[in-house]
Amino acid sequence: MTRDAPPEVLTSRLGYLLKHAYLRLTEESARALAPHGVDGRELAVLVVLDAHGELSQLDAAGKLGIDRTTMVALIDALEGKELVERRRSPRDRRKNIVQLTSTGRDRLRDAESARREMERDFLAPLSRADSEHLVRALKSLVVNGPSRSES
Amino acid sequence: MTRDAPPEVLTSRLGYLLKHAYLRLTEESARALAPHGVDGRELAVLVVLDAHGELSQLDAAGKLGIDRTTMVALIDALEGKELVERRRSPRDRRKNIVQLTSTGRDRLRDAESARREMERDFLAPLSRADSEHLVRALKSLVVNGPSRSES
DNA sequence: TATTGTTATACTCTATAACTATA
DNA sequence: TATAGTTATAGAGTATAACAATA
Repeated sequence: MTRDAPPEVLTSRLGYLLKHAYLRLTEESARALAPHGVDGRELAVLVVLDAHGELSQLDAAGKLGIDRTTMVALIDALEGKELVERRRSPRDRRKNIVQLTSTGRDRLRDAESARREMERDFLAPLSRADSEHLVRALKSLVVNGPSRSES
Repeated sequence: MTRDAPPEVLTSRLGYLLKHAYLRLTEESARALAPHGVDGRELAVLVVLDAHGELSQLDAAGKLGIDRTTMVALIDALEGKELVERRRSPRDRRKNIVQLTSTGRDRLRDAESARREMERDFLAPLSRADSEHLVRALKSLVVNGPSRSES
């Protein structure tokens, strides 16, 4: 792709910076997680399931901020790898209860470890204090940002 | 989409934070730029052309970090709105020289003003110092990050 | 009637491969 | 032979609409 060093007119733009920081992290994440057979989105699903014990597909989608139709294929993939199990809820038979298998728990532990190491490397150009500052700033933008809790 | 508040297990992950900060800024950007008839990528092209006077499509693509095949449609769109002009380079007739029209310069000024205001609003949850800190941190990740100047 | 999961479909963004004209 | 622009195409990732089962 013959990538130049990005010019100052771009690197002073928040949109450019967020996009390219995101793209670069996505690459590193893919590289780090590949040996564990999951991608970043799948790992996020595992994390949410681990935190909540079990969830319906819709509830999991809500936590992750993705559409329920997107969740179907995600769970299909994770179930295919035997990292999660689906079963019909006996209380409300419209719902699928999704939970980690024991293989899923092991995989989660290993993949999370790889992710943490990848994040450390990614943040290596920054001091420890600057890294923490960055994460805190992003968190307040994402959590308290414009127009939360709509639609 | 019935979006819950994101749980702590996600908001402590750099990947989640960068992705959602990026997505949210993209939305705000679209909203802010819509009245000016350009999107964020198109505006970035105008900015790069303004900074360099004129560029070949390939050189512009290099500055922006996008593929030359992607650039074609981008320039098509901008040319259709009469914001840029293409002409064959007399020195190397394989190249298209792309430059801003005077309409393009005016549009650039107005859209940039809207973008700056949007960024201010987006960063409003942060103090002035934290905002500057954030931009500086992102810049060093994007510019000095892992595996620069490859491919 | 409304909700959950599902499927079919479409849209956006992007890249790869192959063509053309030029060098 | 290599490069710049173009076109066709394909692959992610995501969403909307419509349907079946269930409430």
